[in-house]
Amino acid sequence: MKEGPDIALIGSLIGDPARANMLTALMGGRALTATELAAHAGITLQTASSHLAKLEAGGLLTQRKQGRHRYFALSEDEVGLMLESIMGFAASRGLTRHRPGPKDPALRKARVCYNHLAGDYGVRMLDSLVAARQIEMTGDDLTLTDAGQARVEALGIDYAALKKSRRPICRTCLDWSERRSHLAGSLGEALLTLFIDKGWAKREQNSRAIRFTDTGEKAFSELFPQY
Amino acid sequence: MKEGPDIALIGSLIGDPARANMLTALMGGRALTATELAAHAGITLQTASSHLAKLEAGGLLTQRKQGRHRYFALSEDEVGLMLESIMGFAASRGLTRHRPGPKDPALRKARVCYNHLAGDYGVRMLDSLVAARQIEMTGDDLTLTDAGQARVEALGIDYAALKKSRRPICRTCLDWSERRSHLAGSLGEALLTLFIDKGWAKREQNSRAIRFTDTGEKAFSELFPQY
DNA sequence: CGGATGCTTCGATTAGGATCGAAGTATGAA
DNA sequence: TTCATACTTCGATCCTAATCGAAGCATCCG
Repeated sequence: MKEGPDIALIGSLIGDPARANMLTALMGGRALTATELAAHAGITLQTASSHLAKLEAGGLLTQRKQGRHRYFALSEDEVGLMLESIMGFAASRGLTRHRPGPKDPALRKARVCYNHLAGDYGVRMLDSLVAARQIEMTGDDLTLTDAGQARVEALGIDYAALKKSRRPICRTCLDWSERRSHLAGSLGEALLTLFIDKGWAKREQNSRAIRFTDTGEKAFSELFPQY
Repeated sequence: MKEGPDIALIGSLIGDPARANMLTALMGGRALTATELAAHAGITLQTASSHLAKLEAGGLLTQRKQGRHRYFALSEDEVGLMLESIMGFAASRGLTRHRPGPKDPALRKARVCYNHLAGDYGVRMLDSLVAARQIEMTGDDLTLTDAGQARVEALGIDYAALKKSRRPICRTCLDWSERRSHLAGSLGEALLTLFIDKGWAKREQNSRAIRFTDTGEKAFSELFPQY
């Protein structure tokens, strides 16, 4: 009688406030240590450790040992996409955990969505790429056109490396603030990395917000014009 | 410090097995009574009533009184989309609640996703519409082209009525079995209704599976050819 | 008006799990 | 080796929330 996947397990993992805080922190894209995550969730290290074990068992997280630190991160793009979709619904219901403060506009303008750019800027970037026929949409699969490939390589992104991986190069991710799609996948990640490497944008400490420098703003507008 | 929407509340609502079973049952698209939902979840009526109140308070469900019955249904398309995205992740992790049985292939072939067609057939339908340039994708917004509008009206769907409503006519919904998008929105709903009204397809009892008749198979293949 | 059905509210019980103190393991530094 | 840091495991406590019996409303039917 029961059919379909088991959503209760996933839901219960996300449903605990401490774990939800950890996951939200990890949506910032940085891998974090158990101690940092415990601080984010406002709990002791012991409790955090037990939560992290559960999240890992559920497939939401992976850990990487590095010296005596253990870095935790979301296990795959899918997890970020799923969380973003839940955030979208929660936001539409007005379920925010903070009184809308000064940080809120910054988040809506540009923020990290796990490993790629989201918010107004993220949406504008994908729109621009599609309008310029550098990315094509069929079904729901985004595909980089030849023009797009050339463009990406001109920006200094190693397209061959992207192609080698089994990860999708382009995929859509629903933006909770804009209610539209932005670009995820390995190309989305590479582009954000590029912006940061070039000094056009900076991640804010302890926040998902991304701050563009003046040069960055200008470069972004030139690269991704709005038609 | 805490920023972004509160996903814990939504997660905890979905995280209870009884509630998850109810939500899954409602993904079948039919509005169900409290008694029916209690049976689906395997709990008493009292318990079900308390769960339903919580789901309604959380904005996931709406109820409609009809005589002495109360019919519950998912409150909006967004809820279905979110649940489908969680199912997608759960399925990719192999978290299914049943041993893959004879029903499984039927579900993958064609099923109801809240109010529209999903599974292989759902994906094929959207692909075909896009290939025939009757639906266009920009950003993530699907838009019905003039050709598409004519086509829809030729099928006997009241396009004007769709347009009047504030609901999006076309939107994408990620398919958990196919990992691709299919057509949701009011047009997606109208098309599924059409198939059923014409006798081309039937909803199975107590299942999300949709069974196409022989005539239906033929008509579907003609209407939505694969290029 | 009964009497039946569908559902909600109340109250008491119970179980699961979140929490943290304390102790244990692993890695690095001095 | 010794100490410190980073984290896990164990054990006990405590609290929330799921559960159901019983009683209370609401609606329909005859």
